[in-house]
Amino acid sequence: MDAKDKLLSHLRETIKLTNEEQSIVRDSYSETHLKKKEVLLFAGDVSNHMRFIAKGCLRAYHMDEEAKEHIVQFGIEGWWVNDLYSYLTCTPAKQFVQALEPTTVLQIHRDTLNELYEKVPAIERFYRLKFEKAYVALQDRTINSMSKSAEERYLEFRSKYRSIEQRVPQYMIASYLGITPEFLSALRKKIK
Amino acid sequence: MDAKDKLLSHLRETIKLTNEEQSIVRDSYSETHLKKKEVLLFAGDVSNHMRFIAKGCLRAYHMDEEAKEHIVQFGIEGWWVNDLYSYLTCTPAKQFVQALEPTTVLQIHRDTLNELYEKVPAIERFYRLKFEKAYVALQDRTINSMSKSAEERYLEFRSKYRSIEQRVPQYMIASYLGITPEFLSALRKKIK
DNA sequence: TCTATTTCTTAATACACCTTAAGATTAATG
DNA sequence: CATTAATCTTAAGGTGTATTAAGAAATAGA
Repeated sequence: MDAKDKLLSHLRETIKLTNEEQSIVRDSYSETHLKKKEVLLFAGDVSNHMRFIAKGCLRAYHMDEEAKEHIVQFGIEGWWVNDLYSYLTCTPAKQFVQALEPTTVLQIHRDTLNELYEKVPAIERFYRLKFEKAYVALQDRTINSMSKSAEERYLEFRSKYRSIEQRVPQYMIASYLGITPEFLSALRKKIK
Repeated sequence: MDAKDKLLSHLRETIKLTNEEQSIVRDSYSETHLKKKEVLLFAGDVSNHMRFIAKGCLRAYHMDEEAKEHIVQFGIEGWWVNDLYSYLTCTPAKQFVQALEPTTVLQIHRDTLNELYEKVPAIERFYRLKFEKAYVALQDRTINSMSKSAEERYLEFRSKYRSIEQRVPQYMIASYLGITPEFLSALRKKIK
């Protein structure tokens, strides 16, 4: 199954597409290959594409004034990763998006997507739901990080994203959780 | 200027509306009056309305397992306050929405709004932008709360929301910032 | 205006999490 | 392989923020 097949079967988990629509969709996305550590989106640039991970692993992270990185989101096969803020508002991204493994991404430009909405209305529905879910996930995370201890957040992360925990370095998980790698290491020791 | 005029002039900051459209919009929203402390939305219920504050002040807050309250959002005249999560997905709300002053709210039911989208297309545009902004604000807050100290967050809050700081109790600002009222009090003393 | 309630402050003590520094593992690369 | 680079752990000491308890100040209700 090639990258575009993966995208189509992903879309078809949510919406129905005729054969003709599938081929229009197929032609609307372009495939990009990233090496490990390669950056797909730089903070400061406007994010003009929606991005689907067909294979590999990405992270979105924010860099603060002291040049410290804060991981906002991980993504693996079947996920969408982006600085949605930037994409939706056409303002400079606040986040970087970077490959943590050799990664294959399917991208669609905002203009192409807007045309696609006209040609394949189900796609508009798909993205509306996608944006809603993104909001929900972000809200969960905000509430979570404000009302739970680092230990609770780590245990939740582990049960929710076991597959991610196994393939990204621990210090990045610490960054995602908002703690230092040293403290995560101590937590893990305590939990065992 | 009555509540519905306020709504209309608010909408017209973003979109254009003919006289006929304005009267359709006017008929689609219903006016609710809340006493201080009255709860407009209970966690556990599904939020079925979009809510515009014509006058007064609301807060949206989350209650954790230990019954501690975490304020997610304040709102005053001209703001929209809701548990968007619940509204968008028709799932039980995780947040309460409560009046902090005698408040006038204009509400529109999801079903009515969907009809209104058909009758007045500009309204759909208005809400799409609204949802985008909500996402942006939430993302800013998440990044902020993870990468800044309580003091920095407080100073930012003060410069950004001076009008809100002046009308809500300090312990609620503490809750919004994710700190205890005692610590906020200490911060304020230190800053002066 | 008086009283009750709500809100804010102070201060002592405690804990979660950070910083720094060093060394131990593990993984990547020539 | 050998070497370097990346990642993880340990430990000592420090800081930010919480907790508890009490009282002071402000506000609202009778």
